[in-house]
Amino acid sequence: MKKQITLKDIAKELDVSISTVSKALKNSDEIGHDTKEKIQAFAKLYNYRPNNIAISLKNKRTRNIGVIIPNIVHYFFATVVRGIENFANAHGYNVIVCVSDESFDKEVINMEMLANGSIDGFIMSLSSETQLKNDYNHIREVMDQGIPLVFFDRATDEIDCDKVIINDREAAYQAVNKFVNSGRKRIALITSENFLNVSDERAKGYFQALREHGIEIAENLVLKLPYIDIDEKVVQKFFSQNKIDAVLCVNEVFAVQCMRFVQKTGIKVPEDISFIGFTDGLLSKYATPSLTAINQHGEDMGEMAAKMLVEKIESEADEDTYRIEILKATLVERESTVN
Amino acid sequence: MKKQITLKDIAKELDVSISTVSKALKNSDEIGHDTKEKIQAFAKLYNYRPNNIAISLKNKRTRNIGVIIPNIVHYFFATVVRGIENFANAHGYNVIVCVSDESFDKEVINMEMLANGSIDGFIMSLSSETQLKNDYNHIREVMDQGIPLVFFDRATDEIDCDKVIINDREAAYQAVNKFVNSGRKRIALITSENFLNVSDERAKGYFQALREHGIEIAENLVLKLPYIDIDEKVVQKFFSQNKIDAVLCVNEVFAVQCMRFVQKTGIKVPEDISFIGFTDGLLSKYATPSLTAINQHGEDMGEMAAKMLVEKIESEADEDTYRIEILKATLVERESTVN
DNA sequence: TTGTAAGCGTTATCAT
DNA sequence: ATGATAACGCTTACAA
Repeated sequence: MKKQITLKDIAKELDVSISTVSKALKNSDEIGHDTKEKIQAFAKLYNYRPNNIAISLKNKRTRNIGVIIPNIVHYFFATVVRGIENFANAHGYNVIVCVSDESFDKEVINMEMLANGSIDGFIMSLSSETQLKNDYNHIREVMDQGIPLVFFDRATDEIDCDKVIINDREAAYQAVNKFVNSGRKRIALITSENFLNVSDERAKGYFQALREHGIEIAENLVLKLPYIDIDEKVVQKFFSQNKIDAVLCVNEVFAVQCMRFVQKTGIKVPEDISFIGFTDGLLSKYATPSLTAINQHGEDMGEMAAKMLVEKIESEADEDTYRIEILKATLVERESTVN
Repeated sequence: MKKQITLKDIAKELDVSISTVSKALKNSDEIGHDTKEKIQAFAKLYNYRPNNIAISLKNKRTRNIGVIIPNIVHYFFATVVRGIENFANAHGYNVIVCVSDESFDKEVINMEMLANGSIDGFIMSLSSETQLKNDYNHIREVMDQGIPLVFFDRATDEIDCDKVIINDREAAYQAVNKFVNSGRKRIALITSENFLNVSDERAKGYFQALREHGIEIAENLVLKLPYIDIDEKVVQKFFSQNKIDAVLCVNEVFAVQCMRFVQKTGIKVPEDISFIGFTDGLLSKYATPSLTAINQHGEDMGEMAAKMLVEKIESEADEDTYRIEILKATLVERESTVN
């Protein structure tokens, strides 16, 4: 248990003052050549490393970015974190990832934990529970403390701050267009039970496309599913009770599972029913048939968010202007659709 | 930009000393009832929060755990992180996740970054490049500094420290047994190109099972694949040139992709060829046919690792005894195998 | 060229 | 019951 060597230790050992050591290690030209050499050699020999915590306290800057994601097993969030890491590490920042697990309480606790000096700014996507409660006081508190915050994906209009999102509505709209253009008319939407703004946007795009094509909107063609433990029977009943020839799903887990369930009943994908799902992840790629998917460009989104945050952190002026960046989702065509 | 309020601010405002404020907020009974009330009320009103950084500096403890994982998109690592978070947050620790991206350099940089005071201990799984280079000096340095470290999954015998792993060899052995018991004899192994200890262990189990069943070991029944960009042709050639009736894959991505490739050539799974893959993730569950998989219990592993680390951190004595916990993998039977 | 001292926000020890 | 002071490790005016 060799304890970390400090400036003080070096100073004592070499019989100089602490500030001399500090300056020498910074290669300040206030310090004489010989002393500098001596000190640097000694520091290297004993493997001196400045203590981040002390520097943070002094500078009031940690070079840490706090990231709060709703869950970690979804491919999309994983790629966003990777994008954040890319940018952050390249710019000398650490990333502290916390997972809210779709829980309001965990989101609040994590944010409070991090806000007390551990980080210079937040990048986050709201938990479903938070969106359901529509309670954003913890966010406001953090912002009132002057901590910069960037939302990605699941943002809220209630809070004025930097955001980076994709054109969810437009992407859903295009997906439905694709269905219509290939001759499909009985188009279903499978979405999440809980109240996510992104799901809402996607639903809007879905309805808009139907409307513009003069296709009647039928409430019974919209199915809401829970995040976990999807009931096979419910899905199969949905498909047997309604004549459906195309389905838009708000995430790939829904899409891939539903494809499996309907195929079991003898339905052919894409001949009888076409599928398109949001999130172009591993599941989409390896499903049978492979899934035509909407790529949300998570890595780009993460890099963008990190860039926006770092700019805010490093800009001296605390202007009250906020940016909203909208990335374009792209459709990746695979086997689950026809042309 | 309302700056965080400090003890000093409260002291000045209430015209008492800083130490009085500190004690009052800790409910020390050194402080008179009235002053205490007054201070606590004021602190609450102005939403006082102790500064973590200052406390860390004072206590030489950060209550942060550094986690280094090789990548974040693999389901297994995601579940381990979740397990670590579970335990850590429940015990008042933050989790700082860094991703080495299977790169030695990134692993080293991340560890150095975190080791300089940001964290109280490490939980990590080695990058493939590190295992290939077989260079563990960065790990030794960290341990020499007295920072506790726990390996999970991809560990190395070169370093003496706490570890939590699964019985990879045994699990592979059992999987092959299952194949043999269902009448399969031409059993292939699909493993990773790079030199991962876990892959090696799994290969050992594979060979051991074959040997014990008196099945000839054929080098050409072992296929090594790169992590990304698997060449469909290579896989199909492998299956066409060798009569194969069962395959053990060291991860689910390999398994699911290979299943797709062979099915395209008209081969039936599991009738013609059975498949078993390591990692019981979403891919295994939603593949067609669904994949019989070896569950590595990532969440348990993460919790276990966090528990071991926190115990080390909080134990005063720095004994030099290390624990190796071996979790039991379990086989989850699905449609890609027969009985 | 080198050193002194204050300060970042907290806690703990030792006065008063 | 309250306060002064030192300390954690570092940076940086300001002296010398």
